[in-house]
Amino acid sequence: MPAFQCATAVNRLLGTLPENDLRRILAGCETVELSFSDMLYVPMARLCHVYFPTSSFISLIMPVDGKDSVEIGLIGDEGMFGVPLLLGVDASPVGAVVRGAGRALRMDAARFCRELGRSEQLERTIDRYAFVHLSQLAQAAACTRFHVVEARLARWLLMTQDRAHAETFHITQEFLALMLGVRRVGITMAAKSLQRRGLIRYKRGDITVLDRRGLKSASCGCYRSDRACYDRMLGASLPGWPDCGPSPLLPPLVNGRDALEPGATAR
Amino acid sequence: MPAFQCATAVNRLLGTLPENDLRRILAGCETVELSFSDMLYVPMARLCHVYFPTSSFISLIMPVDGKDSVEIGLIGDEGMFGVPLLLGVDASPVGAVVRGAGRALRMDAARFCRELGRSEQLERTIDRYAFVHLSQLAQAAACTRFHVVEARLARWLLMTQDRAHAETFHITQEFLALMLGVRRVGITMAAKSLQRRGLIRYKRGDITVLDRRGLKSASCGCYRSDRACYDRMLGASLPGWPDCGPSPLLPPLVNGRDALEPGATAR
DNA sequence: GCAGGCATGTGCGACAGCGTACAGACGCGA
DNA sequence: TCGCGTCTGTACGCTGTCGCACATGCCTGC
Repeated sequence: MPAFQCATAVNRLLGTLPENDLRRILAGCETVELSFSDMLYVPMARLCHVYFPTSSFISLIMPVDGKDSVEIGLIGDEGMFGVPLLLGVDASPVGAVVRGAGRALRMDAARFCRELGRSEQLERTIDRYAFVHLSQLAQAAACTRFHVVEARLARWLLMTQDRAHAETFHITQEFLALMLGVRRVGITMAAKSLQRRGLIRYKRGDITVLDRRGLKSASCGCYRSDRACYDRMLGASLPGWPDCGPSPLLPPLVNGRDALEPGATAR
Repeated sequence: MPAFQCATAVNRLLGTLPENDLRRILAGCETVELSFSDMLYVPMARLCHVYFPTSSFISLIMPVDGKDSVEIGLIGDEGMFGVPLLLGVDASPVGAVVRGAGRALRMDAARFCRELGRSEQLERTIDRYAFVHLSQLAQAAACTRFHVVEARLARWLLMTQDRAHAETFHITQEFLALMLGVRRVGITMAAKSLQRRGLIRYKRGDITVLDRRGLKSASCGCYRSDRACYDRMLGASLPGWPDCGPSPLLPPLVNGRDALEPGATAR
């Protein structure tokens, strides 16, 4: 099988590209092996590379006051790290940490910017992904404000499972606490509750999702919102994306109703 | 004074444009009068217009679970509403509400997209603004998670003052509660505390900032972070932007250090 | 000048999450 | 097999916020 076909199967953002573009872009990438908890990017450092995870996945971490932190995004083979480059900025306020060991395609930032100019389809795809990213940030802001730990944990497990492509993955409660920005003990409680309800099983960091459907109803609506947004922007029927089940999908964008603009009078 | 000079003075994003571009863009805008609490945009509706506030300012509201909501952005004459159009998407997950009555320049969405293609400087400016917007979303996610109401209120007052260009503005506690996503009583307490400390004075919705410096130290670091980000991306020395005082400014982007990439081995 | 509405203030019980400390449980290597 | 480090579970008092109910204060229009 030629190289580009492999890659198509493993990063779905690149999988949307026409063969010509894809071949050229893959030629500009190198495959890197990412290990668990590698720090790929330190906030406000220079953004030298973009990453297209294939079997790995990456967590976006927003630091607060130099002590706390929250995860505000998760990037697997459905996405990429390096969105700010699309806006001509080679930095980001959020850090990137490897949360699932595996491979990723890596491209030099400068080259990525050039490729954006050369492939209209690439730019279009990354534009849409950037929009999804934006929406997820807004969702995260609301979610961390209003939802209790247990629901956020359930959401987090679902998001992770989507990107790990397996029912079982490894993550300690300590690490989870860092992600959700809560105490470790808070995770212990929430996880115990989910386990008692038969939704997950875990043992010293090995978490198994037993009941995906149940986990979905235990999670806050943010999981579905995020998924719905992604699917609307980048196609729901991509292979390997676990079903999200029937969700209160909004109508497609083209049918959106007009904004009300009372009192806005032209002059 | 010709029209374009007026506008330059009143929306600073447009003020960065060369005269040619500016003149053409202003020709495509109409001035609209916005009234307090006008709903400019309903989440996920069709995005028909972009707004460049001049004397008005606009709040971005993220709804949650159909009952709660949080403000995740504030747009005055330093910004614009309609960032997603830059990404080719004519919708947004966040709503827009007028929070300060006044004028704004409004442009048809389709025309705005065309103008983006015609003026490199416009695209560059909006790109940078989009990055600021992105950063503010990330900041908001962290802020709503970790900071107490009083500090968030202080931040909010500073942000509002920056955009109202006055020490006094009108806002009820009820409305404030909606913005911060807390109980009205929570605002009562926080506001009382700020007043007792001599930082503000308020009376039935009329809030006066008495001690800007004190308010800054009462607020969470998010205010300074936001300001620093904006200033770095779009120039600190714009006229009419109240001083933010000495802040722990990060080095300019070009001097950012490289990301650490341990364990990332090419193969 | 009085009624009614709106804005603000107070009180109270409940609860999620915090910080901290410590005790088991498990697994791996000496 | 033992020891040690890591991961998980339990406990306790405390704080910030919630939800609700109700009291007060102020402004406006009749």
